[in-house]
Amino acid sequence: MTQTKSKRDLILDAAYNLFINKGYWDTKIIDISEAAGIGKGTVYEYFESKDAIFLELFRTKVESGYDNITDVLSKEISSDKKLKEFIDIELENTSKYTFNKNFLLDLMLKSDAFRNPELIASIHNLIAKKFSVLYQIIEEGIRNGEFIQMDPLLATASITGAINLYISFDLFPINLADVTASNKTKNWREEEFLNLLLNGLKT
Amino acid sequence: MTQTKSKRDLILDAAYNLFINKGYWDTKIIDISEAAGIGKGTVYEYFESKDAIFLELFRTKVESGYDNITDVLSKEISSDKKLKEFIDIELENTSKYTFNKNFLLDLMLKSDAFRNPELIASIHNLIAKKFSVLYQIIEEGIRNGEFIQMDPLLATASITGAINLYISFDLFPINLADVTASNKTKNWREEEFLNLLLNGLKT
Amino acid sequence: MTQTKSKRDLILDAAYNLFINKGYWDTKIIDISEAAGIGKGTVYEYFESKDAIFLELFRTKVESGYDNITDVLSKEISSDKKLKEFIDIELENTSKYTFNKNFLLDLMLKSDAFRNPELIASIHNLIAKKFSVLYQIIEEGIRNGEFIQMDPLLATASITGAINLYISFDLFPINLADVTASNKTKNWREEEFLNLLLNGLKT
Amino acid sequence: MTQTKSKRDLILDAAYNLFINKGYWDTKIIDISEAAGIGKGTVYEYFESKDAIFLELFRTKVESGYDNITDVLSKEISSDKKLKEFIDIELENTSKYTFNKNFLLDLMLKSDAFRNPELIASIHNLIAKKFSVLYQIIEEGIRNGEFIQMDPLLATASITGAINLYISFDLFPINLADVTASNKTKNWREEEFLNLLLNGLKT
DNA sequence: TATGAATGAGCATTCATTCAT
DNA sequence: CATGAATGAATGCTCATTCAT
Repeated sequence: MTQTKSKRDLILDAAYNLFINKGYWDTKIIDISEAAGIGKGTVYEYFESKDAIFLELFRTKVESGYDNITDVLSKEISSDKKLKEFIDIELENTSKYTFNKNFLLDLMLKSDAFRNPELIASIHNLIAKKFSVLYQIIEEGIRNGEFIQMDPLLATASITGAINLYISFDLFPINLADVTASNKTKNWREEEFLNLLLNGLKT
Repeated sequence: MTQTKSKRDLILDAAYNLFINKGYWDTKIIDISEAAGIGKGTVYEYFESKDAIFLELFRTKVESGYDNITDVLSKEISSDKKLKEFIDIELENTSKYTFNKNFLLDLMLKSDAFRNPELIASIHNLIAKKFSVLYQIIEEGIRNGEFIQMDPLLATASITGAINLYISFDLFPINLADVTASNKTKNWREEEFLNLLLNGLKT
Repeated sequence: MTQTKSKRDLILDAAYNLFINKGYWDTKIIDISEAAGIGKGTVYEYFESKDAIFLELFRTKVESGYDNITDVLSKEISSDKKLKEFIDIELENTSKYTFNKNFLLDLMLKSDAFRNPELIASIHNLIAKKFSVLYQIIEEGIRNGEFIQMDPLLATASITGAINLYISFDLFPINLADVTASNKTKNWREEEFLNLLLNGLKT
Repeated sequence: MTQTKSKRDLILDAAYNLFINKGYWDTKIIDISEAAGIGKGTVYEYFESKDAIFLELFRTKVESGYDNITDVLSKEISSDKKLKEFIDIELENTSKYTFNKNFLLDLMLKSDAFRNPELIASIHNLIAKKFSVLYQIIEEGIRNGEFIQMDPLLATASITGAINLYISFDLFPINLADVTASNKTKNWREEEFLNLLLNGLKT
């Protein structure tokens, strides 16, 4: 019994790949419809606009992964465990994307490029949500003496950045060859990263 | 003695401000020419295309700031000092931009949006150059026992991310209010950040 | 015994109301099918095209009302009685429409907007038919000395215009308030109108 | 010395003819640009939109002709002279149009077809202005005993209609042959029309 | 019959770039 | 050198109509 993908899913899949590989603005409706193997008009049977397709992708592929991220805060575990769980969720979410471009980070940083207020709000909200959770984890860690005394905002920003690039290392696929003699790829372990955050570079 | 700015510089200055404030795609050639106080056609007397203007700005305003960054590597100082110098250069460069948007990071992440291969190459090259220097600093630090044993690629990516966000914290101006009770603004010191990188979060 | 309306009639009724309330161009096939409570495709089982629906409505709702208008001409009554009967028929026909827009006049004047040659011909034919009857009434009145000596074409055109606007005064509902102090509405009598046509403005 | 028409005028002339002959909706921007002998994009150098072209035509070709129509009201002449002057202005204005379609009446009645609020307002205002002036003329005539006692609104509507069709008799060029034996064309005199309005049909 | 999913021709508008003056 | 008028390729979206089921 062959499961036929719904047209809606065909469109989403096609759009997803195109947005990732060519970017939002370089992806034309006709591209999506051709990639989906359907007519141009059919796209509009399932989505109101190009923005709407993007918004749907954002919600289902990205936002939904963070629905329960605030749960971390109320758990009865140490702050470093919370930090680990936070990173775990990030990893789990982003590992779903098989992009060779950084979809998530890209999305967030490019959010100004969109005009759709609903979409912009969604993106901003997710950024704020994640930032807020991380901020609270760190603040709590500082308060309870687990973490060093420091500006929690600074720590949050820094660690957000570190996590982003840790996750999105694929951003630089072209240049990795230039950087390292061996054509290394990302194969480090999460613990190692967490250790870096918690204990720093110094021996 | 009044120094009259050359038309070329008028164009570059106008474009610079517009790119920063409205973004590349929202800045039209006519905007640039009007801001520069010259005719639309005149822009093309000095630059081949809109991309060419951007490329020139990238080279003079951004790339040039990193001309000597490799010098850090050959200095006879400890690895953590090298790391500090690297960050100093980053801070010095980016502090020149008075953007309320993160020009540099934005640039890097949005680089796919450009078609001009020369421009794309320039952007990628700068990213690679910086990444490479940081990578070598860290690798050396690990080799000489100053830094902990870890994947240098992981560390480089993480720290790159941390630096980026440390620098570009202004990216989230809207959301800061949501995140912190007090309407805090970025006022931390570089040492605090460096300490975080070197010693981590843990007490 | 419940009379179930045929699908064909459901379509016509739905289209009729929509055409009147939203106009021909603002009425979409999907609107008609939904208002009729049937599927979009079903519309095409009963009518070849949107134009065809309109044509049918024109014929049944409008044109048919003038089937016997030429009978007036052969009646053995005075010319002013004939004129009265002509106007009576007009009033009777148009009073069937409960539009707040002038369907008939609108139709005639907007006829260029249609492409269907058959429809255009039908509209033109009705206009010509009515015009012709009125022309003959007036010409006869002049010939038999009942009406003043004048160009019958001029009189026909003028009186056609007067009748049209007399009937379709509702066309200007918005502006009436600007025009008259009291927010008057049309409540005059036909005799008054007929008197104006026959005896003119002068005392 | 050849007077070269400005591009703006070329566009307006081309649009004018096309709007009249094919109607607003059937006239495409490409039609206008081709008729004007210029590129499609050039149209937008002179006008913001298709609507804007129409609005400009309406204002310059139609509305402007009625700028001083209210002056009639304050003149020290009899009511029937005022009526004559009103009609004179209508004739003068509309005689400028060499359409074989009724531009003005068409315009007013089709005004709903437009979405541009400014344009709709302009059309409605003109209708109201003319209607209001005529209404005041008639009301005054009734008050001072020059005209018969009757509903001034009824008279205004009727006479507006008569004037419209008197003026726009060209609306039925096709059908005239059907109506009259001789292929008559409009060649009546204004007095005859005025006489009809003032004294009616009856001898 | 009845359906509604699928279609694609058609169109207003934008804007980087050209080039005659 | 300087200009800005002129250009046209490019694109998201609409909706009457078709047709497989």
